[in-house]
Amino acid sequence: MILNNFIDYYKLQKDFYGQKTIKVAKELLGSYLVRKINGVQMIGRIVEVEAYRQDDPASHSYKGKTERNKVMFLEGGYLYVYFTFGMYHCANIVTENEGTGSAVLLRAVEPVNGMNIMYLNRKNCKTDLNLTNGPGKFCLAFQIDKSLNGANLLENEIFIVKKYRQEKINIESSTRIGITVGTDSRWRFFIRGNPYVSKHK
DNA sequence: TAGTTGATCGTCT
DNA sequence: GACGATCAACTAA
Repeated sequence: MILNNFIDYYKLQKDFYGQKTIKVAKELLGSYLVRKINGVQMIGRIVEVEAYRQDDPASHSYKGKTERNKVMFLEGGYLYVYFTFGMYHCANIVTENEGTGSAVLLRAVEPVNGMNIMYLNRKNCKTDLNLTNGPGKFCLAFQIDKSLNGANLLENEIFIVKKYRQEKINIESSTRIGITVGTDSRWRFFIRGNPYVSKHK
């Protein structure tokens, strides 16, 4: 699939990202993330996400706005990138309206286009399955780092498109991964049976 | 195959 | 000064 024209696909706009975080999280599944670098494009189909709301103790925004998380408080349609564990980045889609600290973490995508570049970015990776099945791996493959923090998803560097006629998918939910609070909410969503979902029980 | 650990550093206390 | 929305390499069996 090459997205040279947009007859079958439309780019998600501000009205989409401004919706409630849980709704945006579910609807992002099956959409396509497009990343353009020097005219080359990489595409991944979003298969796994997690929702983080401001009233959620597991969210970075729970205790209010700081220098690190301020992008989460912008209106929906921006990219929030943070650095974690001393070596990895995680990418989030900012949702809802300005002043609300909420976002959707992209946990895994299915590689669709530009895999040759992803392999270059993911040294030592042998198979497509391991290329992007985790938030840190996905950011490495797509060359997402802090320079993209606050990027506008309505522009052309990085954005998301959806099919007018999307195939039917089964959405499954579970508790979120790697957190120690907020474990009562099942706000991790993924496409049931998709092999590119990260490996966790 | 399951469980453990080292790498590595920005952010917040 | 401690720890984390992680990953890969290593160990044991």
